[in-house]
Amino acid sequence: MNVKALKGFKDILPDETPVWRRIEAVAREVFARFGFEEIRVPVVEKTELFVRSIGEATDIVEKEMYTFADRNGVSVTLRPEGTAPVLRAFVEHGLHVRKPVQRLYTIGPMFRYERPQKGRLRQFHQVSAEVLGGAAPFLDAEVMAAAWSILEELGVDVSLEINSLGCAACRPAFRQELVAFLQQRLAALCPDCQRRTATNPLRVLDCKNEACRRQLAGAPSILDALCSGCRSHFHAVRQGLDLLHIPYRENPFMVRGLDYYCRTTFELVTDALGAQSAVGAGGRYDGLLARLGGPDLPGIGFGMGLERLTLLCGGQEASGRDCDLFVAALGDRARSFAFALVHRLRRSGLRALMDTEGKGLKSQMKQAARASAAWTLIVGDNEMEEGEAVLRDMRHGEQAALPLTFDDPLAAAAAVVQRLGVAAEA
RNA sequence: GUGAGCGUGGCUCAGUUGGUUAGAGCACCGGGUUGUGGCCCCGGAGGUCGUGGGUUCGACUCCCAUCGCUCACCCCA
Repeated sequence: MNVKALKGFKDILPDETPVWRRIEAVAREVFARFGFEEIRVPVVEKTELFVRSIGEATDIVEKEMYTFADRNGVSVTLRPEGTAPVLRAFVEHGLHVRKPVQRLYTIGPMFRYERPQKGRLRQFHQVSAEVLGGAAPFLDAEVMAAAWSILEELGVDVSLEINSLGCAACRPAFRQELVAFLQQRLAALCPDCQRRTATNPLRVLDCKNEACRRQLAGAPSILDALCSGCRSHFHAVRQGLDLLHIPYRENPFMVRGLDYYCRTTFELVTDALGAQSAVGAGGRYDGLLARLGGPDLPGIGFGMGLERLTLLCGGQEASGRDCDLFVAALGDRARSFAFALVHRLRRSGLRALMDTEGKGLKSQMKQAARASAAWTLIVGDNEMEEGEAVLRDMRHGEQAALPLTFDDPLAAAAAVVQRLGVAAEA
């Protein structure tokens, strides 16, 4: 039996974890500067939470959820996105009483049962940000600015596309208008778009098929159909982005896969991810909190895909020094001393390593080099008799004697630390 | 769910019209330096050729099935 990871599930190996840590650190730092607080929520929830929030007719709910019955027969689901669990926690703990506007973020795994491909896995990771209680259009711009800052500080090049999906007052009318338009040329559309006309008419606007695109000339635009409230909101969002000097492109064809979005939606896109284009996406979801049984507060948020970010970051991360000092010991007495010394060095803050397998000096030197140790301390019988060890500078290949008290590892560690401190000054 | 491509040591790949002990580079271990790394030289270990069946005197090579991986469609982060 050769057990392997499940399809679409990936191990993140030691070579790759540094990029992940950098991405997460930048995200946390930016969130902190934008006034976001971290929240951590479970990865499993009752299925109905996602059905109610994401929408019954969405692809995610219809065919992509990891849903199963627990031992009591309760239908549970591995979270396919982060917003629903965070809002559930927000409602459950009455967080709205803390302050009028809450800014929350969370980082963790999400699960969607899809065929894996480049930039798409069954378990993937997102940073997910939510702002609850604020309705102002500048807030939309500010949330986009937070996402934008994370990407900017990571040095990845993306572009921001924005759209407005209207609200309960104006979207249904537009949808009808569009469907009517599409049905008049249904025969000329590709099979996919014929199906989309019924399931997701907005998606037809996004079709890459040439014939479809030609048919779509003169199709109604959502931006022309917005009610006055949505129109002025969208105008102010753009104004906000302009004030922050964040470049964006209006994309009236942009469609989101979750039902709960209204008004502002946005995507951070790139062409460096194969067939995938979005690194991050989000939008406003006024009304969702109330639908989940909470107070009727507006909300806006976004998610960013971490493995997609790692692809954009190129994976190459400056590999730092793994080890300050390697202690090479020869002989039983020296090894015992080294064992205690290394422990003391670690307690005083150094990254210290030694060989545990009783290898020869040459092998130990190789280990030191492989760990990219700055220094190697060589301790053998000769040294212990002389009362001084050999301290080798691995970068310059120079070495010198270092007097040590071999019967007192604590004092010896102090002497080593002092010597390295002095050497670092020079 | 649909389609295409690919499965040979840990990794990247060779492998002639089917022919005898399946190779290389990198990585790993050891030696050259009886106690000194990164370079060089020498040696070593490591492979049920994804799996199962079939054709054949003989299969890594041909056929079928199956599993897995990758990319794309769909959709999405």
